[in-house]
Amino acid sequence: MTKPKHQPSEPIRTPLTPHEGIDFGIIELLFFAYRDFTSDPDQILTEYGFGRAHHRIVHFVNRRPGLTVAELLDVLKITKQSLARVLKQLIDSDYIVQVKGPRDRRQRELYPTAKGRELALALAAPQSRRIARALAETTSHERDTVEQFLQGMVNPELRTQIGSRSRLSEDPCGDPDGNAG
Amino acid sequence: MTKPKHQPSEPIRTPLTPHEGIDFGIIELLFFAYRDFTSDPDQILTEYGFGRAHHRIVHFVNRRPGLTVAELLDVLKITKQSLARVLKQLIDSDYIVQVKGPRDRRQRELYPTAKGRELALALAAPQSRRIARALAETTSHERDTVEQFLQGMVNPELRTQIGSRSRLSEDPCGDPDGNAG
DNA sequence: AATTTTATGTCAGCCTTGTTGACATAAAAT
DNA sequence: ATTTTATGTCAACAAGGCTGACATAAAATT
Repeated sequence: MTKPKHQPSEPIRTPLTPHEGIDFGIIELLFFAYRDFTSDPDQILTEYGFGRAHHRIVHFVNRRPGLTVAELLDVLKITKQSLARVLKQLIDSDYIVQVKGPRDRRQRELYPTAKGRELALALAAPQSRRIARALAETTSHERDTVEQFLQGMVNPELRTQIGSRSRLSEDPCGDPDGNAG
Repeated sequence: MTKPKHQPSEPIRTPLTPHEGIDFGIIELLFFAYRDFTSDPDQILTEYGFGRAHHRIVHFVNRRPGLTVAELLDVLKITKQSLARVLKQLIDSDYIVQVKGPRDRRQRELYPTAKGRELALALAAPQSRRIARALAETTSHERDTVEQFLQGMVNPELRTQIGSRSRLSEDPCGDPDGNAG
């Protein structure tokens, strides 16, 4: 039963608490929050025979229609071979279409189909509900605090990937209050 | 080149913005924040030949020394077979030790060794730095806002898993009954 | 005391999603 | 005409999930 192959070490019995100047509270909260945040769409995805990888692609293609394969790779930080396997399934099953780049015809611009847009919305809905619940009874300043915290967690050189809030969050089309939920 | 097997669908060219009442901004921020948040320890872990699964185990065993295998499974939400593979490596390489439960000798209480504690601290350090940076110039009320948001993201019935802040953040010695979980 | 349930371990095999390396093609750039 | 770039694709591999089946020791129940 897993006998130590070495000299047995003493078990440490004191819990690791923040007195080392380390922020275990938020580290742990991020783990739990993300675990449950992703569990909602994961359940839906299995009904479609898809996984979390499909979700990410569908999400970003819907958020930035026309983005190229290279741009998508850069956002997801995976290899093209990893992407290809999953993207192909989404294209074959008509959730995403490719269009040759108008300026550079080597590029493949990625767009959602109506089906793909529906899926993106269906996956986002429970996540958005969860967020709304977590932000219930929260002032708009407090909401800003949360957004700024999350932005601050992103590598500075990659913050350009976040739709800089002028382009993707404050959005061209509507909802002058920006009150989602 | 991925010819659609169906009738070709029209590409949708409008970006998915929050006017559907869905909070894409924070959904996306959570993805980016978590992606970069986990990248710090991931890099360290490869030096040890470990992965993210090892990290989670080492983290929670250090935070709740003496937790049982069943409790750990419940926190991680994985199967015992998944856990076993990774836990065995940590035990064999002397980062974690098992102790027979004093009350119930079927149970295996998990404790970190000195080596295991060091590893937990090494992995938490860059994450804590990242959090500190994201919270720089933040009032303590704003910090509370962030914590409450993250807690609100967790499934209500699982919030007991969060060290309720009284047990794990403030008071290392409480709960004489050991009624964790 | 005998039986059943529980906590844990373990073997075997499968799936998803990541990786690397190699090579093909068409279009752009030089 | 040649090289570089954007993309696709094949093959093999690894990590870390999963299920199902079975073993054991200890606790709980009858």
